[in-house]
Amino acid sequence: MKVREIEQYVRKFWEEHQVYRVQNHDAKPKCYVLDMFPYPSGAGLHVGHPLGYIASDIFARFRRLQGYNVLHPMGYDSFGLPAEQYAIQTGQHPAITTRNNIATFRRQLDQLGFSYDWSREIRTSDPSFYRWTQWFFIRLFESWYNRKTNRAEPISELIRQFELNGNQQVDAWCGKVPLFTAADWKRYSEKQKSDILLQYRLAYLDEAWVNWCPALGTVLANDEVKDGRSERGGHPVERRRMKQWMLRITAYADRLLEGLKDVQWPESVCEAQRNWIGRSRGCTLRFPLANPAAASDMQLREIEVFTTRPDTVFGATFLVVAPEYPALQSLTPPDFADAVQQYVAYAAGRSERDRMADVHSVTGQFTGAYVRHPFTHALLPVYVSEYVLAGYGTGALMGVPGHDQRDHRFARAFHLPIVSIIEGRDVQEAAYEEREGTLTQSDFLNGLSVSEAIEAAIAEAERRGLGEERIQYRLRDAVFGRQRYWGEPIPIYYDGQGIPHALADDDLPLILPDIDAYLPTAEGEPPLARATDWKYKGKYEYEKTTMPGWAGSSWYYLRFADPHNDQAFASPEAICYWGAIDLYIGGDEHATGHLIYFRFWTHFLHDLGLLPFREPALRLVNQGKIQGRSCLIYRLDDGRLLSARRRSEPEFQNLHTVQLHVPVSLCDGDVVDVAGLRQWRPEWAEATFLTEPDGTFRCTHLVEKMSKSKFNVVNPDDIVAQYGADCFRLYEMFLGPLEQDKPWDTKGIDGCYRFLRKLWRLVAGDDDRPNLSDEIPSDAELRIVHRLIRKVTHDIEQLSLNTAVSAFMIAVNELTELRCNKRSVLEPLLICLSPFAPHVCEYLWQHTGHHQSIVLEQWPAWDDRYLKEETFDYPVAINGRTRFKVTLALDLPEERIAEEVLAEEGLRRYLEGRTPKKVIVVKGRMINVVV
RNA sequence: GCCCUGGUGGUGGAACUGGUAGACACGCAGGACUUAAAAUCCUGUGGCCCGAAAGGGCCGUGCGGGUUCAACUCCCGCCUGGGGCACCA
Repeated sequence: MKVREIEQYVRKFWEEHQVYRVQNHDAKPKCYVLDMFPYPSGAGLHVGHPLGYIASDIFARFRRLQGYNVLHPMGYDSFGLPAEQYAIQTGQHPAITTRNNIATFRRQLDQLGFSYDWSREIRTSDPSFYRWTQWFFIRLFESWYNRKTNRAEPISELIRQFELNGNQQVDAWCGKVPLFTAADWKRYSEKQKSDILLQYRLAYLDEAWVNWCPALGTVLANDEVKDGRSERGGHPVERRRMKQWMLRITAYADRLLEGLKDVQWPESVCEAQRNWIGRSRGCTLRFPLANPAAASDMQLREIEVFTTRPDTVFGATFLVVAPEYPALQSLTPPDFADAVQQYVAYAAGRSERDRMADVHSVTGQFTGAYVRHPFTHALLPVYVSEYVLAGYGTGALMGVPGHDQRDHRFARAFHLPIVSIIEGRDVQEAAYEEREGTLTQSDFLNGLSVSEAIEAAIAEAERRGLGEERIQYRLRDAVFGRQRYWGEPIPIYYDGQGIPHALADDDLPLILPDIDAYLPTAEGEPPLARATDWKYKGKYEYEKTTMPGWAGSSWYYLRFADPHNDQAFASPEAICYWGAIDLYIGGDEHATGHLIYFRFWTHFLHDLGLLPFREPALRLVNQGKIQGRSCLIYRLDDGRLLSARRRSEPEFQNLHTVQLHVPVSLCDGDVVDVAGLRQWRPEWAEATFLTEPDGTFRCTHLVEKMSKSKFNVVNPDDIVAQYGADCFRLYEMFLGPLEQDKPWDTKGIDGCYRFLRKLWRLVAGDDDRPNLSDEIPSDAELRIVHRLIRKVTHDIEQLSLNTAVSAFMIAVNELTELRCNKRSVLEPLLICLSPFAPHVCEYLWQHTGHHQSIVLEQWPAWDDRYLKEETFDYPVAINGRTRFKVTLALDLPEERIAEEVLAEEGLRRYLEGRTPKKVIVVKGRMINVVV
């Protein structure tokens, strides 16, 4: 068996016969199997990448054999930060880096034998692709969300309504807009109209809080900020409000929540999305200022808070507003202005992440203002504190220290009163947050349960005009603009008055212009501001920010249906034929990013009538991560290197040592190649290696993330070169359940290699000349192969691929034992195995007299007739402990089984004179005798 | 703090709706073949104990309880690894 020759031969055969080409029209049922496409990083693939790809490939091949027309494509998420960083450092255009990286990925993917239809490959950074990403953005820009019909509708319809009736009849998911009449609308200037419409558009411009780094001239992500400074360079970062393009995803919050019922996704992902959306019901409450005349702005009359626990309103002893609360300055009396100003400045210097991570310290400042409790009219002080988030609710809350732990901590720190409003609950030490108990000290709520009190409080607040019921979401609208170069240009230009306009569809794609350097300008403008002569119709400024990484990935799955279409993102026929993804495989780190955005875009496109379905992926499976298995050795302070097993020897026990990572490639199990180490690190060329008594030098292991710096990255190329792609595929699947994280250890791969050789010998014999017999197989042989077919069919359906592989091993072991060389047994075996080990199976198929590819064969069916057993070895347990076995006919009725067992000679010695009380018989399973 | 996961031999893991715990593989030990090695094949392999052996006993799925004729599986309470979210009012 010459693995490399076989695999090359087979790949050439597939290529010549174009066996993976897929047509968009077929009488067969369709099946769409997709991997989350990769970002083509410079590092290439490591063994973790292919795990999901192999699983989806097995599934796709399985469905193809079952007679489905299968769409199984691959592409690249090729816009992204790393290529841009590299460009900044080297000046090389990201397009070039990206092209090279893709070539590497392609080469690595090719040698693994995937059944992708490469004619459908896509790249999100390709203008022919991002033209449509821009096209979708324009659709978002030209849409608003109608809450009456509960769907997105064209903005032109909205304008017509404004012209007829103003906005009073309109129920939209929108920003803050004053009511206006048709007459008002007609009077408004173009600029005013544009500003109002932006409040309705699903793609809109608005102020958003960002981490601005003046020194770098750019906006940073939360994880690029450490302790208020930029991770790169350590420059100060401040929270600043900036105009940004945003997407109104919040309009879809409820539909995104409900849609989860219609998909077969892991519960953990659904749960993460529910939490991310964070729907909660409560009400707003207005607290009038006690002395408006004292405030800096005497127009200010009240502070509105949002609460999910209106039942606790009588436990409120103070109010807190966010440092970014818009009316903060207005409500602060002049003599507190300085103190408040100082506190706000302090909070602005703390990143969102800092503020959220620091749970222990409690900070805040009294504003000097007081409000009246809406029901009791008691005076409550108003504080400002960073634990209140500006972006959630109204940016102000009522402090109920008795029943909210955060409020409790704050009250303790500022010596504010803590009262209990739940009967029999002492809250001085800790807040009582459970929603159980009976209300007390609460006026009209006394005697009610928490849930009754919530309803009663909302009703009463509404009756008295103090507040309204409100559904609040944690989900925020998505910031869509990036101060980066390597992304899709946003297809917007600004006219002379600064009014944003979308490009006409015919003007797309708006090509990403070349620039001289990939950095922001000196004025802090995004890199695109460097582009010269880049103007709409030669005179209007284009938008300078680009789209985020998730733009292209939000719809790419649709493009695979019709990747070369230049009239539409895909033809309606292609979209209708392929529909939603039947099986989507990828990492669970995308649970609240990609997976929520691509659902959002899909719902939106459904509203436009572009898609016949609402949910993009029917079934989702998260493959686990493959962890690295690092190898560590010890270094003594004098520079000598110590073999791991000797660490605990008395001589070394108390010495200080450092653990050092050494390359996994230099370790065989825990035996380290010392000569290799000397070469790897020149400073160790002459070092002393303290070896074991047997002369070996050993390492210890640690399971951790696979990364270059830990020297534990295993590259699939090396493994494939040694064992072949089939063996690699089998082994990755054999390693354990697909969904589970697991450490990579090359050691076990020999088992899969041996299995393939056994298979080879079984089919091709020792002399490599397949000579299958047409004899009628024995019952035993038939049972083996039919049991295998049943098991594997079930397992692939469940994606339990590790157990499927072991089923193959068992079958091959048993057939080898029987020296079976019968065609009618081995051919179904080859077909079943071909999704796992496509090269070897194809090769053997060709060499056992077939001219057509095994890919085009039919999945075998099992016949229960061959699986019937006449008798069963019943395990007999005495009081639950298995003692011996009895062979009995399977069709024996239960009473007869009990009789047989009681008559059994072997039973007597376990009874020790006792009489059996009861005999439990589970037919075909086991027998339990109770004494 | 909250949510999601996992904890089974030396290792990766298997066990259907509660019904023979440790399938399959790695590793290890012993043996066969060989001048030798590789490759291949065979045997053994959860722990402790009794026995020369055949065979047998006890304990065992993170810990402690419970339900059941029967628990890796179900219930209650803990411990612990991994991941995610996070002052979300």
